[in-house]
Amino acid sequence: MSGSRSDRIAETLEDQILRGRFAPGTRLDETRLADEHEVSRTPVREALQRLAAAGLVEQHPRRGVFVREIGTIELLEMFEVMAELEAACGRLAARRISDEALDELDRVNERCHAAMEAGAIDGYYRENESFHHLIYAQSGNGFLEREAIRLHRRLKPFRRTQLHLRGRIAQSMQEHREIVAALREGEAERTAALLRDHVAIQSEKFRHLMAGLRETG
Amino acid sequence: MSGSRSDRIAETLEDQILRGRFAPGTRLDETRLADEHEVSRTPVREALQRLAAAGLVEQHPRRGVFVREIGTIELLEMFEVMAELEAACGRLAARRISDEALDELDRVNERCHAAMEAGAIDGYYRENESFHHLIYAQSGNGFLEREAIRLHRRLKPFRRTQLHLRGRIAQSMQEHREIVAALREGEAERTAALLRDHVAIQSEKFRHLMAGLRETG
DNA sequence: ATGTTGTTTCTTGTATACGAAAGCTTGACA
DNA sequence: TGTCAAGCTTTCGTATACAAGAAACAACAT
Repeated sequence: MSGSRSDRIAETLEDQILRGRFAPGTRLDETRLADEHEVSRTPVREALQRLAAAGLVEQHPRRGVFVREIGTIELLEMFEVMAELEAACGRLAARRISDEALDELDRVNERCHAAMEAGAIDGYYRENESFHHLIYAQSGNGFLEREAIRLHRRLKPFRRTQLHLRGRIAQSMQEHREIVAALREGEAERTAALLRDHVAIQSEKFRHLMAGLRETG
Repeated sequence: MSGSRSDRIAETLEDQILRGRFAPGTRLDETRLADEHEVSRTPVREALQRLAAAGLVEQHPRRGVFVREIGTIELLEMFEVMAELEAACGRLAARRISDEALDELDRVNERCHAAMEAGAIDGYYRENESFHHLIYAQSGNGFLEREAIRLHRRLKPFRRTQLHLRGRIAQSMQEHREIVAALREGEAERTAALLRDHVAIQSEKFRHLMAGLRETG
């Protein structure tokens, strides 16, 4: 999976797209990318096809591949699905989670809190991600875990933009604690509801952010 | 999307794999497939990469691509996720569904019932699929709808094997009616729970089926 | 007899070459 | 001056050629 050139190119391109090096709507020229990476068109094509399968780019036959324009509506839809996936993970995890994992969640939350107080944004994001990934894993369903990770990763760049909103981080931390409490009690439905709201709020905040941007910009 | 040769080859291969023309674990030889389809290796490779992205085959670097072995455990995991996705669709649909769609669901259920009484297995499957697809669409979330359809399609061949169990079809029909009733009442949580159980039962039946096969076979 | 190593062959991964289709430019005509 | 058409360029899709890595097999040594 990681040996061939085309894999590395796919990784690089995905990273660059998610980081915004290529604006949405940009055409990705095979030849240019081939020159840039100092390979032939073949591995570039294969990389692009993977990105197309992952939904990051669109292929128009005989026209070229374009960086996918992710509209506000679809983004909100994706957040909604993320909320449901997290809820599902929580529901299952409430029944299956181990004591060790609960302690680990506590530890992650402590590190998360410390990072927040230290103003270490990157550290906060990392611990926050660990928290959610741990819950995915504790669902005991590997397939669900992979799907959740996939969507989480896809939404990553958009999540960053809205977490800067004042007060949100502290509130998010509190929600984390409540989620762990519900998991510890083994309350499946409450865990699910808490997680769904926890993610749905991000979507709500994002909607406001976009509305604000549309007015000013 | 549908113009090039590689797309048609990917479709054909996917169909053949799902229908069992290639046993799980079989290596798919690029050259052989190229000869078979009377094209060069290039479009075959591109088709195979799509199948890999869809999770139907596995690519081992420098080794070749192999038809993915779907173990019992992963299959159960997938059914569990399907149950959660359907539940999510139901929850959202309960709030957003239109009267026309409710009537359409009734009509589909009637056709489904008729097919059952007539012993038209294929017709039953078709209408059953329509029923679920309609609910996906009525979630009002296009992204969720596409994800649900994707997984539904993936599970299709395995669903067939277990619905033959005696009495299951009649019970399934009754569940459909209850689901429509819950949707009509706008009861989100009940709709979600009903749909989750409706799908989870299939998974349970499947588990029994596999257990039986393991003993006899 | 068995394990190891070298060789051979097969298959993948990448490069390059070629044909076809879509868009752009240029020129002519109304 | 505007519009349409023909050819020209560019880029995609496919074919073929070549290189490199892995597996199988055989031969040799222990």
